[in-house]
Amino acid sequence: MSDLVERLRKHRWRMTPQRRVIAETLDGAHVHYTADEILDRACARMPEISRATVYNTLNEMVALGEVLELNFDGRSKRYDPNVEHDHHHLICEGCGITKDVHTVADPLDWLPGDERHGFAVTEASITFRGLCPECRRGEHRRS
Amino acid sequence: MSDLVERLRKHRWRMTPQRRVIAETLDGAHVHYTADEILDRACARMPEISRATVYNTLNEMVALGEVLELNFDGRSKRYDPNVEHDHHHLICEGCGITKDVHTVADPLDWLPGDERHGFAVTEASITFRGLCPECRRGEHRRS
DNA sequence: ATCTTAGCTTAGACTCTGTCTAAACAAAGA
DNA sequence: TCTTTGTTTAGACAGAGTCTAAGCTAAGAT
Ligand SMILES: [Mn+2]
Ligand SMILES: [Mn+2]
Ligand SMILES: [Zn+2]
Ligand SMILES: [Zn+2]
Repeated sequence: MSDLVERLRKHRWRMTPQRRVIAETLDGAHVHYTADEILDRACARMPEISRATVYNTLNEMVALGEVLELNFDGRSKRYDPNVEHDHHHLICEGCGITKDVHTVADPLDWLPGDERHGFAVTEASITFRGLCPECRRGEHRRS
Repeated sequence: MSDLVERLRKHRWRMTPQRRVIAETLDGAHVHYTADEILDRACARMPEISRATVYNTLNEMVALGEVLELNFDGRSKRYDPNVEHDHHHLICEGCGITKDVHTVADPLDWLPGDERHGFAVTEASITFRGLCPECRRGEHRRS
């Protein structure tokens, strides 16, 4: 059962069949789907669901603070149900798979006062990049 | 005189008037323009320059490794001539102004082995967010 | 149970950013 | 000069996302 569905219940928000299917798609660890991938998965269970509803619903979940909207590549946004534990991301340059990761300390502490340009700095997010085990194996073969 | 123009000379790359205008636009510290902003600025000096040339030229500069392509918001990409000094970014949530910043140490060191999921991790970039001095003043008035 | 009304869903038009194509153009080298 | 290669251009196209207007549901009032 989706943790996100439970969290959404706590808001004054009508849980329609369409919204439930979308919320249930966004379940599990290391989940970072595009709107289009979510539409595909939702369609598998509810073929008549519309693209507009998927976009509307995702934007509402983001507005409620129950889903994160991520911009890694400048193409499509990705949606992440893991808002409970503050985390960063590790992306494979080969295949694009994206893992949730945690750093040893708060990155806000690594920005010294004289690098803050007078800003009130409230948030820091790190994007790590590299090659996943599968793609490393592929690279090795090629050489 | 643009530092980027000098760096581009070192590559086998024809420096046409159009390319020069674009390169000269990308000069200075904390510069992170969108393609459209670059087109506007280029048009001011060369009204007949085309959108396609701006996009072509920016992509070539990125391919040559002399300009960075950044994706902050999932809308338009931004172009950054500061490739010489490894740096991160601090963005104002109010007005969008984006500063180059430097951390006290390499963020790659903050990702422990048991958080690497078997990846060969090669890069880390941090996006800090907050409010710039101007926008802080505005927020204060509102309250 | 029926009515009313606010909210939800839908198809499709539209916008915005960026890429591609094909033709015209410019410049370097033979 | 001629040829060849690389560059610029307008406009068509594509992908991601938003908006609109109409129809549909469902919660609350009677
Ligand atoms: Mn995540
Ligand atoms: Mn920068
Ligand atoms: Zn991979
Ligand atoms: Zn600001």
